[in-house]
Amino acid sequence: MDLSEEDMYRDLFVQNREEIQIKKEKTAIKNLALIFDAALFISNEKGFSSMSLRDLSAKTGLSMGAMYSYISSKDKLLDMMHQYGRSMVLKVLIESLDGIDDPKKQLETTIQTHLYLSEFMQPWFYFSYMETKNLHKDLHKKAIESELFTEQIFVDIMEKGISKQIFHRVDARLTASLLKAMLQDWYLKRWKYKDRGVKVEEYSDFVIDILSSYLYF
Amino acid sequence: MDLSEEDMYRDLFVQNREEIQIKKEKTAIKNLALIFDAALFISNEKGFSSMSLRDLSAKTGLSMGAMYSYISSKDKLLDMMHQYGRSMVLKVLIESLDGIDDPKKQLETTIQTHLYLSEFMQPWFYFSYMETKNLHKDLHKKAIESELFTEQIFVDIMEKGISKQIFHRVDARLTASLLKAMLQDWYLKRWKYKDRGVKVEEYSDFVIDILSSYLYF
DNA sequence: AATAAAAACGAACGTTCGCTCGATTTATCC
DNA sequence: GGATAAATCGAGCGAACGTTCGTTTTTATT
Repeated sequence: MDLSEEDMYRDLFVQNREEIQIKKEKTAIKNLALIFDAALFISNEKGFSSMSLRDLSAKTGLSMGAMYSYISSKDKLLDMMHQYGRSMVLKVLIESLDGIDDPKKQLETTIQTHLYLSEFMQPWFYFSYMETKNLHKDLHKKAIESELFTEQIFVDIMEKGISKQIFHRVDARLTASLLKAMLQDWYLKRWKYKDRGVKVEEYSDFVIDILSSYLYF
Repeated sequence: MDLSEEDMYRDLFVQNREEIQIKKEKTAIKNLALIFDAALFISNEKGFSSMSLRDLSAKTGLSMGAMYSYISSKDKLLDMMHQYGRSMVLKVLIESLDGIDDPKKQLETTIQTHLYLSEFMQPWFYFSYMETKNLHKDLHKKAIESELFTEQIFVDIMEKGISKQIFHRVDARLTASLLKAMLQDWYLKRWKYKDRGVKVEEYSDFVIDILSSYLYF
């Protein structure tokens, strides 16, 4: 998986060039990363709306004015932060299925990919879950579509498995919903699993265990 | 189940009498309910910290000054809102187990109770989940303890079932964690299930189905 | 070393925030 | 129905907010 952070911030920079007043790519990428990491950290501690731009300025070491060369407003920063992770998540999830035909294998791979991805990008996943309701109409809709799309990937896999008589005849949509809830718990309650020393591999196996006992013949 | 809202607000009033400047119980209960309902509604739309007391004043129809006769500060309101639901949830969950001995029956009853409770008090459950991190140290700790206590109820039931050789030898703690994640999805993604016309009974049966296929012999 | 471009700076602006308090209205009691 | 208590009111306070902009510092080019 190509999860280079630098590539992600380069995309972000190119995509929002009009609103970013910084000219040099190298400078932009360095400080966008600085700002986004700090914003994710503070947002996950006290919520995005409680984070003041002075908090952010202190955490990044940039002045207020400097920050405003990278973001055009606090609202727009929220948008960009959401946008930043979403496209990558979908890309990676779909790519992970490439070349796999067996529904069992597909299901297990997607579960693993989702968990590893949310491990790698945990601050973003947590942020995305908690702050979606604060987005404006269009982006709020996009975020929900994205959530449903992930669910749909699971639905498709399950329905294929059912029609191939590899899985029991279950309600694929409800099953996918609950599966998604289990995957979400991994990044929403990360502190709990960390405290208990549960590793992502163990969690992944466990989710697959529960699901397969319900789904497989 | 005795879920009288009036009783709950009466308890709240008595418990916080020192900080509430209102003398007459009847008046206090009426307006506490008004304030809390409005605060839950606005908080669930835009987050507690984005809710201004002028928003709250507009929604309740009370003036700023009047509101401050019922709450001593915005922070304290947050505390009270959390406190308000927590004790009831624990009480109801424990009471629901009274007189039941069979682990299967206990498990299914607790699942159902939890789901019906989160149906009845959905705004509070959603609020509680989303705003816990904004609590101050002591109450944040209390909230987490409360969350773990609910999980522990499930762990206890499962371990009893395992030792009685009614359930498979599973990791009770992890299983309880995932079960909790499934129960939480019901109130966190309420819009999704509403859109799809999924009723609480159906959801409850489904969760029990999945769990029993994993747990029962 | 001089010049121009780019980036960073931070005080200041208007607005909104949580909160207070003296004035006013409503309810209660003899 | 007059007096006392209880509840409500809303303008006003200082602090903090997001945002701007004239200035200074750093970097790149000649």
